[in-house]
Amino acid sequence: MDLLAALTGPVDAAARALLGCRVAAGGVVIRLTEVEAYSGVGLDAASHAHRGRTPRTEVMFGPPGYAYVYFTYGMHWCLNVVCGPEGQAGAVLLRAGEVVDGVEAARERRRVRDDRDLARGPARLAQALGVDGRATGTSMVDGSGPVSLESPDPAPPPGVAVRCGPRVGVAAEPDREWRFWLAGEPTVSAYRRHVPRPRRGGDNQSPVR
DNA sequence: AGTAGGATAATCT
DNA sequence: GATTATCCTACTG
Repeated sequence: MDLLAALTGPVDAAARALLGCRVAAGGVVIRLTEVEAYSGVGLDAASHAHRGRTPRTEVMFGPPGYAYVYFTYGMHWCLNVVCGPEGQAGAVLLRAGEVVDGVEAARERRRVRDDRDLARGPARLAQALGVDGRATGTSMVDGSGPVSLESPDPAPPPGVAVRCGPRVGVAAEPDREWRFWLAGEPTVSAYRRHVPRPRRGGDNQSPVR
């Protein structure tokens, strides 16, 4: 089946279809082992597009197959593939994968002891690929942009176990099991529950008196 | 092995 | 002004 066709379907199905695919950018090729689905207005409170169109989320309302790269925690970029039919927001976060080509380039961008940590986590993956916000709005499926996405050459053998569970570090909708990964892959990142940060600095949360 | 805290800036309320 | 779809280092057992 066509990859773009799969991306046009429901985001959770699209997410599953993306496992095993190759993402290429900056001379590095990564085989995806872990992804998360985020869906549209109203349905999924964890989606950036949940509250509707904003300058940032505009891309998610466009056609599938385009890159949505957001900046978070003051220092990290995370790469998403826009999914679902045009007009209906949705995206799949590329969380982790195995570097299958361009290991040297990936090592150059990320200083790690173990190669398995090169793209184990969404910000690490984006960094290994050298992807940042400039890729937002470019196509990942027609070869015109800096990032490209392809199905594995021979289709993935059936019987490869796909696991699912709650999304990592997400505050909203902790029970939605929209994180998908390939069982037994060492490059899958560790699960962490969302931890609200204690208020820093001023303690005047509620003024005494 | 597991947890705790800090870094640091865009985005939205 | 609060919040954040993270990562790294340092500390504890």
